[in-house]
Amino acid sequence: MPSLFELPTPRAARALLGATLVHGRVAGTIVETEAYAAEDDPACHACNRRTARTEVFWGEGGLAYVYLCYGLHWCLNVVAHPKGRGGVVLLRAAMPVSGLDEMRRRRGRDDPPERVASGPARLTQAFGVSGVLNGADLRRGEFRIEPPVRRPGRIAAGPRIGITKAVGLLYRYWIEGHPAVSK
DNA sequence: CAATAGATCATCT
DNA sequence: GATGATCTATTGC
Repeated sequence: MPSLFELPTPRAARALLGATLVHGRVAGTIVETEAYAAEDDPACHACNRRTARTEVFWGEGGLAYVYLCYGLHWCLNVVAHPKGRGGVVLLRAAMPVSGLDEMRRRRGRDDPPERVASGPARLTQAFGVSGVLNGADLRRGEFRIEPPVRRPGRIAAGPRIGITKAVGLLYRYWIEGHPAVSK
């Protein structure tokens, strides 16, 4: 029985819906993800470019890949792929379970719960995630992901957001009808 | 309400 | 020197 983080990346992305992201006192349910495969996926940072930064794509499942986007936003990914391959899952949105005040304080604004972590960069802001957590082991510790305890609702799929390549791949997944899914 | 500009930097060419 | 897996504020209808 392979762990959640050893599934093919698109399946791992779906399996992470309904999981809980925890960082200390703050926790939330993951409601939206995207898959980025290292092979055969031109939109992926690691496609044909195995460099120092992307090395973790082929690393142990469950490790964090955190990178800076557009010079000011952090994005949080989890390494997930069958052994011998490479790929990560981008965490795009979460619904707060605890620590809502902390999230609002970090964001510096009084967002409603379903919007405070609705978007890749909002999520990292609300959860206090930045580059120093790159490479962290999300399977254990203060900063971790707990597998879903129940099946989430119906899962929808669509094209990924904000990319210019491989637009035809339906690698974005979300819990259908969930208010915290990004716009 | 929809469209767009600007912020800002690690990483790679 | 170019390039983004984004967000927000502001402008223009």
